[in-house]
Amino acid sequence: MKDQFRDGGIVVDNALGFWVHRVYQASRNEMFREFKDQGEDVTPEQWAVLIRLWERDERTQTELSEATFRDAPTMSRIVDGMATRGLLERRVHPEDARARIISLTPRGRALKKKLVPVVERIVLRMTRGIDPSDLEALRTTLRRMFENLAG
Amino acid sequence: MKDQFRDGGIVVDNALGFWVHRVYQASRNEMFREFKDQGEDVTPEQWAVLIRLWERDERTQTELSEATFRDAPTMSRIVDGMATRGLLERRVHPEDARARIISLTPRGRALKKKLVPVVERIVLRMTRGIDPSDLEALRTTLRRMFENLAG
DNA sequence: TTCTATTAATTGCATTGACAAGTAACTGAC
DNA sequence: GTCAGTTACTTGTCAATGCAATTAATAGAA
Repeated sequence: MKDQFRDGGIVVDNALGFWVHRVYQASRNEMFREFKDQGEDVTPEQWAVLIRLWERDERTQTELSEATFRDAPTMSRIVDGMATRGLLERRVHPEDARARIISLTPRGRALKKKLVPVVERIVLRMTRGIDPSDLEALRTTLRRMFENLAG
Repeated sequence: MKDQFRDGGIVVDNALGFWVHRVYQASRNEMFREFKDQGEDVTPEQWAVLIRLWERDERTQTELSEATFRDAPTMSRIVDGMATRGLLERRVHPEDARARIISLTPRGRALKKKLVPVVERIVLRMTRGIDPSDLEALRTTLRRMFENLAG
């Protein structure tokens, strides 16, 4: 009951939101620090973009925005930072001068081999001792909560 | 499988992290917008501080940092914003001139009646149709993940 | 008592993120 | 073909956050 806050009988700050936030922050910080320990100044948000580009290169910023659930201005600035760090390149779309095609540089591609094991370790550590069925249930419940809000 | 990304057989970007992030973002945005609709420019982070002060007033910033899992600089600036908005006041601790005691203003206290029902509605909407035991399981699993990372 | 180490808070720098507004380019109706 | 409306991206503003560094004040050891 320590983490709850009641008012008139209804759980208000249902610890749920706090736990979601805490896990999000802790895992983000963990990723950031481990990347840095590897000598790579890659943020978790940039990692999310890298994943999409490793799956399929040559996507527009709009595609990346949608795939990573970020809005256009945020994606514009994340891509900016990644271009500055030499992870990707922007070029004008040949058939639509408004759009930019994002493509990985060799350096951006090479990060996959280096960073994937890092994240694997974090995931393993984070889920240690937790039953796989509980993880699946977690995913399912989170998705329902998301759909309840977004729908 | 759409949300997963495999490499050598291990789930790397286990959709887990993405769902946690999505729910966090969606619920945060929902809160922010609803507060704004109520004419109150209170951020979800400020709400987290308000909750602690409603529980017990007159706490130092360090106490608030620990209670809300934010670092000292972040708390300093959140408190700044809340002071500017007239939600709380800062005064020097009578027994430790380094510390500041934070106390709610009448306006900060009054927000409880107004904002608590707003958050109640969001929580109800977000958890609609989800079995209470699943919510409890969610909390438990999230806590374990957090402890795995923090411990 | 004095000097060192610790602690509370603040400020600086950089990134993410929401929202609003603006620019340039494309599309569709006429 | 022209013009209005839409779309892709960028820029500005403000807030949250992590880390490093700084300031002021307290605590502890010699």
